[in-house]
Amino acid sequence: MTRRSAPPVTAAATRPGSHKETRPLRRDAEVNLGRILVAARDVFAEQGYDAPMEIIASRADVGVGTLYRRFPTKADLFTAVVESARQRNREIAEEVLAEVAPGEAVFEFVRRCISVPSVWRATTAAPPWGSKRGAGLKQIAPLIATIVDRSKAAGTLRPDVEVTDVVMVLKAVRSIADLCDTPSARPSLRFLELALDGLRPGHAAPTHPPLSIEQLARILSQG
Amino acid sequence: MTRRSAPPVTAAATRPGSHKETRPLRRDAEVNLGRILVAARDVFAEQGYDAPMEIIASRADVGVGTLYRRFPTKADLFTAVVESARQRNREIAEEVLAEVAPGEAVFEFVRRCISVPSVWRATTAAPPWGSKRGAGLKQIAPLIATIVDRSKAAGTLRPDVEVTDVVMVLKAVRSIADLCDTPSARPSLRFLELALDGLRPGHAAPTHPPLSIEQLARILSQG
DNA sequence: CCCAGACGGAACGTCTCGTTCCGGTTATGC
DNA sequence: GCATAACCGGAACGAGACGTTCCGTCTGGG
Repeated sequence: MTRRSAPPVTAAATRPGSHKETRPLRRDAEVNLGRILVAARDVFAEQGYDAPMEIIASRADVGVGTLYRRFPTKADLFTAVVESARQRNREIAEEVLAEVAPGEAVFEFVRRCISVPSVWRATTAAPPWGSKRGAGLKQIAPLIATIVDRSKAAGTLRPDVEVTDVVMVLKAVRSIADLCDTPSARPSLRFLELALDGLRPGHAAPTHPPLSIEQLARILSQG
Repeated sequence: MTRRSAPPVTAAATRPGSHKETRPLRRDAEVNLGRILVAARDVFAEQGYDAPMEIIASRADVGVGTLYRRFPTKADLFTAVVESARQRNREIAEEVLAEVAPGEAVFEFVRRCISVPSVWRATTAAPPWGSKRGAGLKQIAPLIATIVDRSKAAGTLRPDVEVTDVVMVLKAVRSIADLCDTPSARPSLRFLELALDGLRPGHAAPTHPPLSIEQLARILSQG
């Protein structure tokens, strides 16, 4: 613990003139920043917060020194990655809402969340220093709720499943995918089908009550 | 790396006269051995092979020295724990076969595997030094296959699910349970119900092929 | 009462990892 | 072209985590 509280160097890579005339990055530096973000996203998704900085650096074809020039601390890098993943996740929900037929909405939402490993992983990811509890989930929950409602109305989703159930399915499929999938084969797709079938109508109501959003948020933000 | 290859001190705790007149343990020592095994089972189940020996020791109310007097190496302790968990798992399968109606067999098997956290976890556990590939799974697979066949015959299980699908469900539910459950509440039971519903008849056949036992064994024994 | 055998837990050596530092390199404005 | 501010890579440092060892003390059971 030496520095802390240094400017997070937020990914101002969103093109020039971001806020206060911070001289734009040199071109090569900007390219590297992009690579770092991608590498960090993937590595954190694969190994969690414990992933060594050196792995991220080498994956980005960069020295560790370069990482620390952009992000004063590992925590800062992690935060940046998580925030961008959450945003991407919200976009996915909105796209589904806009593009997909109500009856297929939940199912397609889950499929899309799973198709990019890093997104859903990072969205619910929690760093050791237990940031604000469940911020990630609470931001997306309303969107998922809308998707769920539509599919229920369309009669393709069991009326007795809740948003939190969908999130649990997401977590479960993600864990199977992490376990089995390789770049060349994705056995988890079969499990995904089975799990989604469990959400379809035609089964006795579950005997155990659903988790509330708050409960689930608390769980996700600590474990 | 200094010793290695020392006698594993197999849990000869199976009462006196186990093999070659190894003087029986002093009573207090035997009690401690029991506590060590239980603690190690739980701790390894919770944290994986990376769990510090000191945690196991303190959970067993014992000094680390005592651990090393019984098991020359962390690896030896782990091996002993895993082997006993596998055996318990086989017993569960046999009990289900003997006690449960065919129609409920798979479902009850999954429920029982999940009800004791350490068992299924350890059964598919893999130490870093990648022991014999998938030995654990291959031992139980035939038993699960019998259970699956019975339930299919009874018409309560989709004819298109395979043994490997059941194992994946087991893994998935386990991961959710690890995430959510506490001594006082088990939200994963609801997810378990949903997941099992996905295995019931009345759905279109999955479009992706099942994993073979060999493939799954390979996956489990490395990740 | 004695002591082989058991016990606890401090100490040791190793290894991992976050972070720092600095000599060399390169984009960019003049 | 040139000067130079920004960059870059990656060795090195220090802290901490862990497996394992060691040794002084305690105790079950003959």
